Amino acid sequence: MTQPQRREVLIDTAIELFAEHGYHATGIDTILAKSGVSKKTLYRHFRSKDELILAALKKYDSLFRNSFMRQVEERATTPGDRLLAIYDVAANWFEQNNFYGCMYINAIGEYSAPDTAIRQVCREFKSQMRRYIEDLCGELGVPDAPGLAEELALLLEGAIVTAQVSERKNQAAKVAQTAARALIAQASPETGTNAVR
Amino acid sequence: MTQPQRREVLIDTAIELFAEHGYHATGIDTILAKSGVSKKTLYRHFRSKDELILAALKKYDSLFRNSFMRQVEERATTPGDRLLAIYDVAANWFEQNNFYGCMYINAIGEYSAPDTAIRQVCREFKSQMRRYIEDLCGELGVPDAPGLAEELALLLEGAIVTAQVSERKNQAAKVAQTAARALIAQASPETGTNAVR
DNA sequence: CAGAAAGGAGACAGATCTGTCTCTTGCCAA
DNA sequence: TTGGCAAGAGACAGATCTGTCTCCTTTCTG
Repeated sequence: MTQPQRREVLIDTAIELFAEHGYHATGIDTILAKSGVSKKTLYRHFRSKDELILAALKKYDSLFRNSFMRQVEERATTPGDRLLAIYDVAANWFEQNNFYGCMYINAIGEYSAPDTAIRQVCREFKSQMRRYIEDLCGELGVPDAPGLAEELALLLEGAIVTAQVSERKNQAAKVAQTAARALIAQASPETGTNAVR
Repeated sequence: MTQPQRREVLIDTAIELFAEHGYHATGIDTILAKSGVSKKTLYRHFRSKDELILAALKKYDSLFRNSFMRQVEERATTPGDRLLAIYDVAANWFEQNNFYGCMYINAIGEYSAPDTAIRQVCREFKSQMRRYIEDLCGELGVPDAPGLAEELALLLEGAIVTAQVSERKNQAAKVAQTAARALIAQASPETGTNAVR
């Protein structure tokens, strides 16, 4: 079946180009040239450029989260170690040469209309990431798992943006991990406190 | 003197429109229509659109930082309270109806070419903000002022992005403040630790 | 094998965008 | 008052962008 083939090629190419150059700056023709797909085929699969953007964001959502969680779980086994491993995986991500920040943060920056489908997908992604962190916090058994999760998620977002702006990218992840370790220790009932000192 | 007048009007209008709709999505004609300035005048003052973007980012840099620091210093007097007040000022910022995230984060998302003047200005802004936090940490007398400052700056960045994506904007600032309080306490030699428990 | 669908190549329309140029108006100072 | 200059209005060129349409080739399936 060649039908879904081209569709995926288009979406994959769109993900790459949107991530690097942004959404308004990336023209349809650029995507077509890089993917080797004709314009007619694109508009057979997608009604408009916005629909392609949406499809790219949706596919990248599961791609990224699956890869991210898999790496975290490969690096550590206990909930506490996995929470810290998040920032190691992030550091690894930042150092890749095709790292251009978070696709969703960048998308939000270009599409400010409040109730767009694009913004919906971005919110959904951030919500899923926070939920993953929250689940780990729950397994850790801290009293306020949602509260700690939001703090750790904030650190992750901050590290992503800082890595995107700065040139010393992996430092941001290290800083976030140090802060995360302190926050986890302070949120844990008695046990973790000694480990930090 | 009417000469610098139009220039400032152009820059102010550009700041508004770039902040709301982004850089590629905002056309020259839109800026001209909103500002009431003619195209000829624009190109008398700026060689290109990129130069206008640069001027907007540079003006907003001092505008924002001055306003931000002034608000922090109005709200609190001691270094520790001022560090926490940062997140109150941020909460206030997030709740304004013309809040569209950080202009510099959004700019970085649209201009990925590594050594551009635009990216330079964005890095400069972030660096200045971090330095402000670092100075407060230094006044506080913590052992590792730069380290704590980077953590607190990361929390601020994370709060900005989260507020931009989410609909419950002020929550992000509150979460950041809670985490900041914990990090400050843990970084302080003995004294602050009791205050948290 | 034959018909149908998918796809490639690209012309084309209409809109929009940046940047230049011309013509005219109005202001200010010598 | 008059010359010079900033500024407004807008036509214009050239590029680019989205989306449609036509013509032809390939490929898959019954």
